[in-house]
Amino acid sequence: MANYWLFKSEPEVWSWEQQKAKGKAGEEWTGVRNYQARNNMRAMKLGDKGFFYHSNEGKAVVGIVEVSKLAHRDSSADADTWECVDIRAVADVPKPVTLDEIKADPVLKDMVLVNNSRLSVQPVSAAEFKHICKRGGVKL
DNA sequence: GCCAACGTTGGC
DNA sequence: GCCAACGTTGGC
Repeated sequence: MANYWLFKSEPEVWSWEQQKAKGKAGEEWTGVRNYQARNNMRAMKLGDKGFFYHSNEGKAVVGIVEVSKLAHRDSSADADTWECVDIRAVADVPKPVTLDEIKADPVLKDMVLVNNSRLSVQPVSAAEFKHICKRGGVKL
């Protein structure tokens, strides 16, 4: 049973454009130094889908990604403690779904993004995933 | 640029 | 093991 996720990134540090440029090979989602976020990545399976969310600048779901490599040691970390998955871009969100819209949508009021905005890798429910894809005009 | 919320650290 | 202090994140 596939699960859904949300990956948060500041576009100034790592943007959706950069992610897309990596193509099918995908890229390590390095830099996570939070246990909850790490545990979420450990729970991911190959092919799990997720949102690519721009924080600070943009504040919107801008892309769809999928897990292309299971959790492994984060090559940017100096301790074995930290792990990350690889993700690859799958599709654009034609009409990015902004944080404002998410907050205003009763269907999405329980999203982790709304209630614990600081968590950088979050679980998303199947219903939430579907709903945001629909609002964003995403065809998978 | 400010500040609230949260997670982590370290002294006791 | 508690909790105050501190650092970081991210929305505004």
